[in-house]
Amino acid sequence: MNINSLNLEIPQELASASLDRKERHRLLRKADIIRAAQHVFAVKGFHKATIQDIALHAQYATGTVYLYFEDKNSLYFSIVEEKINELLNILRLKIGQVKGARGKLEVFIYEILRFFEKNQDFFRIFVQEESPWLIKSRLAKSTIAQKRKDFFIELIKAAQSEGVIRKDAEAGQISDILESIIISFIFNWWEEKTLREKDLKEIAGIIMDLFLSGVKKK
Amino acid sequence: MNINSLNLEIPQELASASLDRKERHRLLRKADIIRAAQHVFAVKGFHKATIQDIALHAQYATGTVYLYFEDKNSLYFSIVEEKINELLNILRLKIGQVKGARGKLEVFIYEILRFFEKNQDFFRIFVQEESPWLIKSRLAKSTIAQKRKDFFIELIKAAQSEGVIRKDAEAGQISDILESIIISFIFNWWEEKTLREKDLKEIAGIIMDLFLSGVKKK
DNA sequence: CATAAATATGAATATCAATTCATTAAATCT
DNA sequence: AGATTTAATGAATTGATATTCATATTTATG
Repeated sequence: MNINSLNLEIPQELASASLDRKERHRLLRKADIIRAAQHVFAVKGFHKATIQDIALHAQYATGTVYLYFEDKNSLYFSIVEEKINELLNILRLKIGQVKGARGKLEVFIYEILRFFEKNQDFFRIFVQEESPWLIKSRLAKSTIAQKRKDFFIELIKAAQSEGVIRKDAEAGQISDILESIIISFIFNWWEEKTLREKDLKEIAGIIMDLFLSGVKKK
Repeated sequence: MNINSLNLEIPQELASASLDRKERHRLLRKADIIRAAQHVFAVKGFHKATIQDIALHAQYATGTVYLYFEDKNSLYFSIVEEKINELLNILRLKIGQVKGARGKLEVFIYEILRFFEKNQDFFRIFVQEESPWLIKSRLAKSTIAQKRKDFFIELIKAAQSEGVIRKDAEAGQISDILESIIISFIFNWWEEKTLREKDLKEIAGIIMDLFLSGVKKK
């Protein structure tokens, strides 16, 4: 081994310039692939999306994807992580500019709506992973899911026409809200001791109250 | 072929009795397999549950499952369909015994809680497929999901201590509720024209109002 | 009890798609 | 320009598991 092989005198600017060029190239490729993956995951869901699919959309060969991402999973996570961070940064910024909890809440809601309007592919990925309302889920396509929804909606509509529930929101949405409140309670009730000890009637009462009267302090 | 092979004179009762016996046997096996499948799907989720797993749990051989169910998918759907129908029947019955929308709503909530308390395996299957709060989802395990949740909870807690939001419910639950209201609105906003035309600020206002004041008619 | 019919078995097969890697092409350097 | 390094390709490999089916076992029948 001679002294040159230790590379003691590589000019700093050149080395970093070439590093930058390489890095820039990497980032461009990654961005291409992420863009394609976002679309394919949004349309097909994680399991039915194939790497070939994604590569084709990005106009690369299958193997190329693996030059930029560890595997399918980490590609998926890159998307989610990047997008959620983006959202959190926006929220932090905008909420920071407002005083008072009420105003912060307003901004919070508004900015989330804005974000998902601009990131519709990501919204689909997000709800596929995270939400009960997905149209394309295994279940949602089935008759039984529709039957359930119809039943719930009918109940809400009856309550609306009896004047118990406000009419300025869709019955379908209201039933989604009720369902999600119930599910969130069942979860907590299993996770935490405090709720596990209360009895069903009491929990049902709390849910009813939250649902009808909201979370505002009285 | 002789005339006997046409089976023209099989006594009716015997034939139907043997059919019944066979049918009873089928139903018992199906029930065994469904019970096992319910458990395995609940613990591992649809994709990671294998037929072998399920067969083993039911104490049958792999192939036996296919004598009673078309394939993995239809086994899965049998469970969901059976259980949702069971729930709907209970709800129909109980709601039918009560007059008035408010009372019906109370019964509705209570019976769903009761049902899921008795069917915890099914609850897991249901939320794996359908809900945002699943602990074991691909996403929930990740740091970014936790980061998001922490951020949301902090906001709610601040609002609670400022007296804007009631303190008698967990901040985590309240943030789940808010999130689900927002997502349900985005969904409808894409599905239907009516909402698509309204602007973001207006939708944000409706969400805020629903969230704070609930669905009760004023 | 012997024979036939119905059930169950689980190893072998089929399928599907993630991942690898030998080869080719492009970019960079001397 | 030729040599060398870096990047891209996509067919072949691997792995995982759903599904089948020839064989064995159990149950019913005469």
